[in-house]
Amino acid sequence: MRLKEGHKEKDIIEAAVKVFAEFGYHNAKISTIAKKANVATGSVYVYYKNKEDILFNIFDTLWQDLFEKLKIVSDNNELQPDEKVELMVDMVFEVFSGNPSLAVVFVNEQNNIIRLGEYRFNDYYEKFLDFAEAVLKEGIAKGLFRKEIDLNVFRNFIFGAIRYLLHVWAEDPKKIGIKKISSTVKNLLLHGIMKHTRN
Amino acid sequence: MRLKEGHKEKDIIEAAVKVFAEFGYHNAKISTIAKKANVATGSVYVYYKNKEDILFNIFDTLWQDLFEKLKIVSDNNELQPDEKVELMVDMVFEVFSGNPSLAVVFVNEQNNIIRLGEYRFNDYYEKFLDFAEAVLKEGIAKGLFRKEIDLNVFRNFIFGAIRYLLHVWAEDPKKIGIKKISSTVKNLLLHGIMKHTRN
Amino acid sequence: MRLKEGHKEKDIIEAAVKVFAEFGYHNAKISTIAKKANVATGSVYVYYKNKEDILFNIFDTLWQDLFEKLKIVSDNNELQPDEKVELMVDMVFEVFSGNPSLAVVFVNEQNNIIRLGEYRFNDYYEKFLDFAEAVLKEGIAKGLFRKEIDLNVFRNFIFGAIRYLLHVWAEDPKKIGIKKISSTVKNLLLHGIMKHTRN
Amino acid sequence: MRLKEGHKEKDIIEAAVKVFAEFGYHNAKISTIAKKANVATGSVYVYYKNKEDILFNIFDTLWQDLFEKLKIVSDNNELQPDEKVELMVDMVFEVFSGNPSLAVVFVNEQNNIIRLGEYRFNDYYEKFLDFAEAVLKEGIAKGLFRKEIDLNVFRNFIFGAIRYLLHVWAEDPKKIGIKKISSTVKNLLLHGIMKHTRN
DNA sequence: CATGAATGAGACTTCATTCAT
DNA sequence: CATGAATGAAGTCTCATTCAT
Repeated sequence: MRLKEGHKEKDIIEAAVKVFAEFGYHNAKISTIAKKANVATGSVYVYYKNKEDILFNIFDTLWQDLFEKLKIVSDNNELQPDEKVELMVDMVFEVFSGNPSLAVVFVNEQNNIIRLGEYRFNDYYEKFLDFAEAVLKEGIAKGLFRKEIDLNVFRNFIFGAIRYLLHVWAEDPKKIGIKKISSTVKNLLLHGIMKHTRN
Repeated sequence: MRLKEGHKEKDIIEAAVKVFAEFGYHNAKISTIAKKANVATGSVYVYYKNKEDILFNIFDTLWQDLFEKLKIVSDNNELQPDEKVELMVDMVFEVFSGNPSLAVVFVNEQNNIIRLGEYRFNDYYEKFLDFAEAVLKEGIAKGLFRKEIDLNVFRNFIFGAIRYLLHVWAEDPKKIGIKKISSTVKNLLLHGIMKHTRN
Repeated sequence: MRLKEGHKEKDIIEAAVKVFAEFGYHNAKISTIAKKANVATGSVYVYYKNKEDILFNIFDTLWQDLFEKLKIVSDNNELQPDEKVELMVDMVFEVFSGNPSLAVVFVNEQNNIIRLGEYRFNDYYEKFLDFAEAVLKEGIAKGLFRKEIDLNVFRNFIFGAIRYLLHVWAEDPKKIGIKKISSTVKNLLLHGIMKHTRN
Repeated sequence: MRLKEGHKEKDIIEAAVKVFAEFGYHNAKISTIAKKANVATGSVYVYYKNKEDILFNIFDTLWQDLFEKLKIVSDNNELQPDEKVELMVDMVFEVFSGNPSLAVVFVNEQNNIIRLGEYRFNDYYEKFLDFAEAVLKEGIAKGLFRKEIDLNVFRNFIFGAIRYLLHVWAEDPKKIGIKKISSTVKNLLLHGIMKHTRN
């Protein structure tokens, strides 16, 4: 029977996301992933070079997806900077909304990714930060955003905030709705918490 | 009688912070920690029950330190909510400012902490979130902060943002000054990025 | 697919019996067992959960073997009690006769078995004692055996005597023949050492 | 204060007997013994060379005690062989009757004793067996005991039976009274289980 | 003598990866 | 390609023993 053929590669990745999310990268066993993917342990190595290769694949897909979505918003000249910020936040949450496990892996395993010495992900990450920076710059140029904001701090600030909220949400998706989270993030980001600007 | 030399316990913790920061909890070897602490491997077990006990100790000290500092600010009735926010942000960065490795461990190993099943740290974390919530509530009550902000999202938003910036800073403390970071955070938090409130 | 070669499980047990007999359970190293079984250390754990699981397996097989053999004798209604006693003694020695190492392990490691907290072996042991008790009872009922004998003491008496002789024999099988041992045991058991009963 | 001085050596041995009995030689920690003896860990090494030296000391005392008692009986020319057998059995049980833990250690750790390569205990053991053999021989010579009995098997038979009953008793001294045990042993030994000799 | 902190060798066990079928 | 048995390197932890005070 060759019906299921061709699904294995995807099955393995999907199983890996779940297993990494549940146990963490280091405590996840290849044999567990294989079992969850309905595949023999050895088969995992037919499709992936080794354990970290699986993790890299997950992140590759993820970042590419993210990158594409953000690029569309960033390149859209008909949008104002503040609208872009809002849309970008939406995009990020959209990527993960259907797959909480993916969010958990994304948030928890970033360190390992870096520690494993795969620098290509730095590029992705930099690109992501660049989007944030570009929007902020544009907003400042257009006199819409406050120019006191340090670009570098800002982009990491927003990355960290969103990343962590994603985690909080993913750990218990029913606890806080993803809509509520993203709208509050957008709100906080644009206006901060002060009712009136101080001076 | 051979007296405890008195510094070994501290030496081990300090070595552990560095080793955990460099390799991550899972890739950190007890023997490496011992070597860095100028102590025999077995001596580690004189002071700590096992590997995770070392991690727990680090977090215990850290959270207690954090908690005390934040409580002082939180309890000070002479401060306005926005001043409290600023001070609290300062406090957090202060805790880590002398010890970047500690910041790295704090940010990277929280997952492990939870996965290792030590729920006492959830309490610490909750307390931290409560401080953030309390300040926001107070600000709203006094008509100083905008009431549209969801308290729960806010507190995790700020926790995530700061946590991540701490990480960015700790990875390369010379790249961005901690002062610049904390002032930008305070700024963003209070006023967001918009120059004028929309209406 | 790489099929189980089929003999490793047995090889490991047999090696373990020899190694346990030579060094004792506590001083027996898994690596030594593996080497003697011509198997990699890790392979031991493919077949057995851990070190004590190997010991349990040895005892399981042993007791089952013993139990079956004794049951046949015990259930045979055509035999007189004294004939049963003789046959049962023969059976016990038969179980070990081809494998002195097994006898050594059986005798020496019973304490560990109990201390390791596997209570299923108590059941086996109890069953064994019950056989002894049943035969004695039957003999008393038929007026063949002396009724002054305490059943409980008797069964442990005979168990201890045989167990120890097994040990003596196993330590140096050429020193005393197993035939001589079992015939003397049967003799002593039935008639004691006195030439004439005292009254 | 020098009141307790001089007790340490004995305290340690007594603690060791209890700890060896409870955990077995290999699982007994020096630190546990020291604690039970109200002595520092290091002090154990003031009185004993090492762990096995403690075990050897226990067995030394034990065997000497046993030897002395049996010698008195053996040398008594006014006793008939059957009376000697009875008295010797009594003697053995007497040695342990006040100290079940000692019996447990004696029974369980004999293997270790031998495995540890201390051959002096073989001598003790041999002497013990010789007593048994001598009595049997004397009985045969006087036409009191049956001459078909193999001397070597006999002496190990009786040693094993008694040793094991000692163990059974020591594990739960209230279950079977030591008096009942020794009288049954003597009875079985002298007359076996048969009511009438077969021919 | 007494102490108990300090040591470090050693063994069990895990699990990513390989490989024979 | 697929399989899962087999491998063996590696790390945590224990504990008898030592030693500085």
